[in-house]
Amino acid sequence: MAKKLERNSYHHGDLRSSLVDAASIMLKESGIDGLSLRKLADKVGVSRTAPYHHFKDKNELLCAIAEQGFMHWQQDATAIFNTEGLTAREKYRQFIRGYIAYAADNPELYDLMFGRTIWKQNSATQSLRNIAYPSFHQQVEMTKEWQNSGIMPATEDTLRLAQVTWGTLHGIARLLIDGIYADRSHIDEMCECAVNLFTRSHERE
Amino acid sequence: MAKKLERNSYHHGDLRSSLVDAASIMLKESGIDGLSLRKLADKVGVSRTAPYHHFKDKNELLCAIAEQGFMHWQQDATAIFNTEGLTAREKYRQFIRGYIAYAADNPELYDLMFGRTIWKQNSATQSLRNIAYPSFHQQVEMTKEWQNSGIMPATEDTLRLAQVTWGTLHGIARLLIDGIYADRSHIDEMCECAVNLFTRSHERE
DNA sequence: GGGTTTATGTTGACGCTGTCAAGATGAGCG
DNA sequence: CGCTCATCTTGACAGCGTCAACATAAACCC
Repeated sequence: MAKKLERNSYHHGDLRSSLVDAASIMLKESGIDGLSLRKLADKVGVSRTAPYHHFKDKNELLCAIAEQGFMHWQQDATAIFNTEGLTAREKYRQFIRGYIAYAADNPELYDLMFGRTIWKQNSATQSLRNIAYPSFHQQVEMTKEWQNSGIMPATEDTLRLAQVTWGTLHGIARLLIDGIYADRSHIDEMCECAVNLFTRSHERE
Repeated sequence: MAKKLERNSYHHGDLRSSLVDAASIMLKESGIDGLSLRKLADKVGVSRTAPYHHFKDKNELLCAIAEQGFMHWQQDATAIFNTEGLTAREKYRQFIRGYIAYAADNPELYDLMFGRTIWKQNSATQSLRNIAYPSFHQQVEMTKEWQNSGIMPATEDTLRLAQVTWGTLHGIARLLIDGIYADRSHIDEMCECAVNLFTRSHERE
């Protein structure tokens, strides 16, 4: 019988990362529910249960995909945050737009990273926690800096402020990717409105 | 053969509403994925496929449950909005707290009403749309009134403002019910922070 | 190098799911 | 009374995640 082109030996060689890569594509195309371990194994060219030697169950595979998503997003976020030659307010605007754009460009991945599938049942692997928690914390740190630079009210508790402002981004992102506001043409104006609400135009010099 | 206690005739009598009621309980306990048509039929005391004579598929049943949720929420919302003897700002505070409380008290129902299961695939029934769309629109109307009463910036476009403020509520609700902020003890402070950010303290007299 | 351990891949099976097809029941109506 | 049709039933199918038992070969130790 004709073997899969990708295989010429009994052992695959690097099945784990092949699975994560193929699963990421499948996630993007079909979402969390549409991502089936059996189809995945078939696409990679191994038998149904081969993935179980690399991931305890579907949840662990999902966590591995989410990990990659966090790494990617953290790169984007720090890039924006470290851009030089921008006012603090302009930087915040870019951050917001970057956040929404990331969600809009990777809706299923965003749903996985910040959705209930992983977090509701406390099923995140330690490895995922190790990158996700700092990413959450980074949000608070940035909020603190924005307070220090005078564009966000210093009177508010930093943690609460970070929760509410991040909540806003998260809410807008979800409304978009969940199809409640299908119209993506409003993104720019919504971001602008959010910036106006959260920031004072006068910065500390 | 021992028949189910609830049944003494071949026909059930009022299976449709029995199904919706039992399904609502099952949803609350097990979530959308945990809600199984087979278990549901078993609990109500009919055969597996009996529900299919009242709902085309699982999606239609979910829409029927969501409908009830919207009716309930719309009652709560208008009750708050029509409370007398409150300043506009205080009314807004109550509205926010009511919104978050509804989500926190009915997490799975909220996930169904405002989640991707129904809206992402455009699978909402006409009946659900007929109550959900006005409910969405109501949010805009209320925002307009808050702008008129002077507690929200009149300079912002009403629709954008409504999208962002509702997005904030939605985002906070989701962070809570999806277990990303498991700590419900912060709800009050988060609501307060949101009120501070969105409203100006001086009202038009 | 030869033999054993261990990592990795395979096939078979189980119970669960949503859903379709075909037949049984009985309520409502002419 | 008898027909129609809504309703409920059993049977069946494909797809899912996952466990158990077995096959293969790479890796390691004496």
